[in-house]
Amino acid sequence: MSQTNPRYQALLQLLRTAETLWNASRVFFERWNLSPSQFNILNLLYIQPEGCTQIELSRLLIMHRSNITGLVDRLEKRGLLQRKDSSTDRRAYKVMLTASGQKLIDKILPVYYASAEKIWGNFPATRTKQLVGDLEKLSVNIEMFSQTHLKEKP
Amino acid sequence: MSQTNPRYQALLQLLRTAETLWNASRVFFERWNLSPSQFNILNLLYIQPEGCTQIELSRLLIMHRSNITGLVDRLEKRGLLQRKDSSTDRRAYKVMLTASGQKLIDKILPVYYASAEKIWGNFPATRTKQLVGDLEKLSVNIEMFSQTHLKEKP
DNA sequence: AATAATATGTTGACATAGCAACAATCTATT
DNA sequence: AATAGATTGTTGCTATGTCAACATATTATT
Repeated sequence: MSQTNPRYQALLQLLRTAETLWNASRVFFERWNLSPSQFNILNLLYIQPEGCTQIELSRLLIMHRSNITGLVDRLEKRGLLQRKDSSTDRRAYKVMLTASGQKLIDKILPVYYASAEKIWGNFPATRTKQLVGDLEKLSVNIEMFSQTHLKEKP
Repeated sequence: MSQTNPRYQALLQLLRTAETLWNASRVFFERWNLSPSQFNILNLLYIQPEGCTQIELSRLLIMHRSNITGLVDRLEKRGLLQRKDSSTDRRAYKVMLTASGQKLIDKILPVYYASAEKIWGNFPATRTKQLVGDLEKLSVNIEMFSQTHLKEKP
């Protein structure tokens, strides 16, 4: 139980690596004038032609709904996506890509995937798979921990 | 080259897991009225009794110096740390914990380490070690990628 | 059908993050 | 020693993120 505790260090390393990746992706998307979060929204809508409500987006992106408002506002102002009234719920919008937004993601994705390949370099595929498995298991553990030790709802 | 590209998926999973962890840590530190970044600053100073300059903090935390100003401001206002003029550089401060700040970290650390243990649960130690190694290697790759493909300074 | 409880999206307040520009200071070069 | 260049910390601007509170609308309960 100290600063050299290996399991604590492992969590720190996870956060550091993710931050490094996030920063790299911030620089990466700059050339299209997008933030990583903006890209994530466009990318989600890309594979969902019928659109998403904002609350769905907030769940997929693990962020508060109020945050989606501003992100969608700015993307809508640039004509990359549009809000359409939901046909089934008059409170909600269906957010969907415009043609311009689709064209942009079409352009970005190949570069994006190629960059992912470059970043992994000569990592063996089995190793990557194992890593993903471990990360998924860890995610589950964290969620469980949060439920048990942090939220403890009545 | 598609949304199911395993190496792209692996990077996404890394970001998702880290975000989950970050969110859990936000809730975790709430009970002491600290943000994760605030805790990180205090925790760094805890093992550096002679103090750090703000630029040092910004490098250790991988964030812009302008961001440190506000974080230190708020922690100083709460009496958890203090700015002292640097004896060697009249531009700089030495930021160091107050007794109150040290006492707070003393109280938090055991809970923090115990939580890290709980989160890993029954993960084999060798697996954790391998994971850390992979994450470190990946970090290096990302940095290299950024240097080669993103920054390309003259 | 009327009421209570929930859910969606917006707003306002705030913390956190980045960057550019600035003053003050330090360092290197000449 | 004088100048030019780099560094430290602050400020102002903006984007991103959280939360609480609100209006509107939906769902569940009675």
